[in-house]
Amino acid sequence: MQVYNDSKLEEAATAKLRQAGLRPTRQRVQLACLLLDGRNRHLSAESVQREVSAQGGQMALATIYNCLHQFEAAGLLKRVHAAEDVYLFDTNLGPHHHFLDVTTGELIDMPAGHAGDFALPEPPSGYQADSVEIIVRVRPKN
Amino acid sequence: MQVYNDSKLEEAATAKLRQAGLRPTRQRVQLACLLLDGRNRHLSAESVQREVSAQGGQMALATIYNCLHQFEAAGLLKRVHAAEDVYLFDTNLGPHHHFLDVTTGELIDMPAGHAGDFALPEPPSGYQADSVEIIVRVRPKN
DNA sequence: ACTCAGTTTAAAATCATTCTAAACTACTTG
DNA sequence: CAAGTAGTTTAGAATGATTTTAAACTGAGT
Repeated sequence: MQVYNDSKLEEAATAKLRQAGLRPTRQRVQLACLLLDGRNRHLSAESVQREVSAQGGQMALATIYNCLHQFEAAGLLKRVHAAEDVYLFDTNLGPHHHFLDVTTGELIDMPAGHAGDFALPEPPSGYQADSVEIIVRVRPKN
Repeated sequence: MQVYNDSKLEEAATAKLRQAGLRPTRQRVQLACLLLDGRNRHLSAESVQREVSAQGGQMALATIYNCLHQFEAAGLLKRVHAAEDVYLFDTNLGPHHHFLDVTTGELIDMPAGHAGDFALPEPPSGYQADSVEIIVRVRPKN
């Protein structure tokens, strides 16, 4: 279940890639299996490389950046602003915002509806709103 | 008013620096005159260096980074997230949020009260809210 | 003036990300 | 199913914003 692959998972990943218009190469299938399995996670290129290594694989960092950006462009991932100077790829595609634990840098999904209740601020005249990003910085109580 | 200095401005800048516990060196006074004059602006280290040059001066980029960070630590500036991978120093110290013109990267202050109306989302249990950052991405109509 | 901690500086270092161009591979066509 | 080709992967070089280094300088107290 770690080193040798689950062909069911691979087929699903291949289908997703085809639908997204991405040729299902070995590397893209491997990353799709790892990232697009329904878990909501926040990942950097390096953390993805560590996971690949942990599975006994290896992949160039450039490939990981390429794939993550292609997945993002295809709508399979979102890129979110996690903290000062830190961006992560988010596997949670639904509209949602984040809590940021400023003591650890950990990102926590904000339950939907929690921030969806916000009325959108009126854009300056001549502009139309596009999207909103809300980050609530939090710290552990004592 | 450009190359030779306004001693009134310098005195005010010197006082601000002293209050903030920063020794009023020539460079810090020059930057304080430039940045802490009440205008609400969004600046990068390089844009500050260009302004210094435009006034006929010169200053090492490292010095500008040092000063901007010291001003930030002293509460004379805030650092804001302007766009993907872009941070700027904001001379508007009041609590406020931003519109981001995604076509130009320009940051526009959101009028106070506009976003202040938002109810703060309830932090996860065990956490307390610290601060909130809201960015509304906008684009020109047509 | 003299001293010294704090500051400035040019230049080197860092580090995440992107680029390059050469080797490789999935898919199509004959 | 062999061969072609456009798209992909890769190691290593390049980039660019920011930080560090360590040596020269300077503000402020004595």
